Amino acid sequence: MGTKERRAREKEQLRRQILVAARELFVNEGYENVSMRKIANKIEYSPTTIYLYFKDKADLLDSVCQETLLNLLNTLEQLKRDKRDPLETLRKSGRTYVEFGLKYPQDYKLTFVIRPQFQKGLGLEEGSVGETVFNYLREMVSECIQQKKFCQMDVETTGQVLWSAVHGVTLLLIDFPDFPWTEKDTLIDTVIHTTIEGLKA
Amino acid sequence: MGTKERRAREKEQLRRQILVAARELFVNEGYENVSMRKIANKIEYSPTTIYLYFKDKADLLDSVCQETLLNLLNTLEQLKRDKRDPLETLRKSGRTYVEFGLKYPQDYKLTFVIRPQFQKGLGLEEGSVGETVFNYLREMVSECIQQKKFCQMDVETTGQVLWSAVHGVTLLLIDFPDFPWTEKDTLIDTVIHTTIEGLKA
DNA sequence: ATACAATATTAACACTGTAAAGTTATATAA
DNA sequence: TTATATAACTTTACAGTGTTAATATTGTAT
Repeated sequence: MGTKERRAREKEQLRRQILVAARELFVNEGYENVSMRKIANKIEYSPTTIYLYFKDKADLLDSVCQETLLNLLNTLEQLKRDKRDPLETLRKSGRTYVEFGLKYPQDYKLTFVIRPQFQKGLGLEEGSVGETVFNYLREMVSECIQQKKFCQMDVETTGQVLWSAVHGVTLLLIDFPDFPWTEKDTLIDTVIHTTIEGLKA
Repeated sequence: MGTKERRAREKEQLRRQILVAARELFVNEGYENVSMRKIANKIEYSPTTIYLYFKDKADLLDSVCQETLLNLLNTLEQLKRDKRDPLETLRKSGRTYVEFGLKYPQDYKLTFVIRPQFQKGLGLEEGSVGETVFNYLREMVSECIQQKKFCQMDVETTGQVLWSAVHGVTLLLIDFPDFPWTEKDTLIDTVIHTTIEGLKA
């Protein structure tokens, strides 16, 4: 037979095509400036075809963000961790996180700021990619705590503090590019360094 | 004469009426779900009247955000600062900042996340309210540095690190209300405490 | 009362997201 | 080979959007 499989493959292909087009437009023109018709034009299908693959525009955004989270996760996991020096690993992960956000600023905002506005579910549910990303953070943090690098504090709280710091600096740098920031790399390093130092105390 | 003044007053009154209606709608329904027609309905004028008072929807948003910044500034300035203990003052300011964001989450997002997307100018230009708010932070930080509470670091960088931390935790709490956060107040305090401790090192 | 300026409205344009109905192509069964 | 069913896609349509230009209304000054 196999025709069924081919059809399924073709279907998946178009789904991805839509996703790619949507991401590119969202990123370049901003979510609210992208219409279903623009996406449709780009892939040379009629606007309503998209609705056969995605429930609505928010669902499309959702899928794009899922991908972004997956990219982030992959990027983070490519870091080789040094079991002997969990603090250094944490530092590097922090840098990587912020750099990811700055490399794909629109994707980052889409995922962590715009999406929550349209989609109630936080994308951090059990089994989700978002949860996996956060688990990565949890692991690294507990490693540090186990090795007594940090004050004996709750893993959750510690992780959340770190996330706050990197999330904050990432968004500020994205949203206010014209602000007279300290040299960017210095600022990022200082934020991470400061937070880690603070967690030791 | 005096009629001219009255007219000007009336005009200002309507302007404020529009602003109040817009803020209420923006906050309750989200910027992109509010149409000029909705605002017009609320104040019982025709939609296009708004355009006699504001250039466009983004300008309206802009004015709403200006007000928000002013509110934030007032809230911060109401704190009585203890010259003897600038660290404590800084801590309290941090808490106040985050609490302000959580008390008016939509206003906060509007000002610090949505607005930058629509308005190029960052609202932190010289002489702006935004700049005044940041100056408030600068003052407190340099007080701490002068009294050797912090390591001898750049005032700017130090301020930016602090801003990153409070901005980050504020946004995370707003955007992911269902995430299993550590008890909210604990998290906020820990973020602030950690950052300040880190800045001492 | 009349002319003038300020203020508000109506009508219109080119878009938007999306639901419903209609069309076409393909795969299976007779 | 031809009929039928199904999946894929398009057309049409609706109610709503921000915004402009032209028009109407109002209140004030002469």
